[in-house]
Amino acid sequence: MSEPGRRRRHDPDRRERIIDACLDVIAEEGVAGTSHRRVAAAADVPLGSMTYHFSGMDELLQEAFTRFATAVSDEFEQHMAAVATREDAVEAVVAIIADTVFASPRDLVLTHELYTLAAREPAFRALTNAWMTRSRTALERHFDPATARMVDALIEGLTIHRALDTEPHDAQVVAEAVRRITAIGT
Amino acid sequence: MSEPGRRRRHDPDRRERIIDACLDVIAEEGVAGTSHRRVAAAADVPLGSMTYHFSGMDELLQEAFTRFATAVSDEFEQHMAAVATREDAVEAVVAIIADTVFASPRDLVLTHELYTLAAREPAFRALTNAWMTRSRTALERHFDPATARMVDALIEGLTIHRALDTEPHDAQVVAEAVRRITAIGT
DNA sequence: ACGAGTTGCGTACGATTGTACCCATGACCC
DNA sequence: GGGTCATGGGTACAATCGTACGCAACTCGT
Repeated sequence: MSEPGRRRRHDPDRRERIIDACLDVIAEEGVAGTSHRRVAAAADVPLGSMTYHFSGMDELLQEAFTRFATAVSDEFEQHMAAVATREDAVEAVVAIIADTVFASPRDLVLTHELYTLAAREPAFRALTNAWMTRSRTALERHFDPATARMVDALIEGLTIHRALDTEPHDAQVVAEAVRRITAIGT
Repeated sequence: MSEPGRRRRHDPDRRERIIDACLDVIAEEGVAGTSHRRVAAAADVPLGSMTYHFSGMDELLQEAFTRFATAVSDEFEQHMAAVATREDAVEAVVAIIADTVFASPRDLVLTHELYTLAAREPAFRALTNAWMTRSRTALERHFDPATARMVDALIEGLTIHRALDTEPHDAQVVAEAVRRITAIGT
């Protein structure tokens, strides 16, 4: 019985695949358009698997966004950990903004969807708070807390604008802004 | 026939009331939880009025967010129009961030909802682009285009953080950041 | 004052949703 | 190698959705 796509008992990665598929569906259709059926179809699992692996839609979304936030946060920390001087830190921030962390439209959309959820539901707010705290802590290895906060805000704002604007940002301008806000002269 | 809540023929503001109620529902339940029935209940109009006044859900959302974006944009321009010097402009920006434009949780939530929609659907993206262009133009009366862009991004980021953070921002820190990014010495 | 026509609403329908339930299936132990 | 039990999926159901349609009610010209 090895017909492809049939009879797939004892599939230990199924839960993971569902979570991945869920993020894909959210990115394409939005949280509003995300249903058990659509996720099941995307993950190529039967509908029954949804209620078996997850207690409900909330748990699924929670796990999906936890994975997303952790992945983005990891990448952020990794970028910031490699730098030694404050000048390098500025460059790292510019690089993060430019093309590394928030590159794909997929991630941009997912970020927006998560924020919207977080603005209303406390459970998701805790998630974003943890994410933001990690970012800020990484920045505070190189800048004072107040400055770190502002740099974080600038990153956030540029990310938002990138999702909505048509044209990308000018790297030179961004670099200059980061330098100014961190009070590091050109 | 003057029973309260009954027989309300020839109500010319009905359309407006529906739009207002729609924004309320979005703020409370999110775009995902916004339905014809819920909006009708909030506006205290019969369900049939929905399909009569609007061709569909899309038109309703479009009009609601247009109203919202215009209102916020108006307030923004009004704040920036009153200033003469660059120093005043910095103060105006700080004031906008601090407590004027994005004060209520309602507006913060609505902003997120709109952005999420805009990230996926072109019609709503046009709306946010127009909004952002107006803000940027207002800023460009006092700053060069590149700086205006960065100031706008900072406002955006701080707004986002405010929606997600528990504690408000320190006005002093914000003021300092705006001064730095606009290259106006303390 | 009355009839015609526009404005507005009650209701019903087909589609889609989340979730619960029950049985089939495959793994593991003896 | 066969019996048992946990694992997992097919299906059915109640709720809710957007939308269409037909009729009631009110206005206005004559």
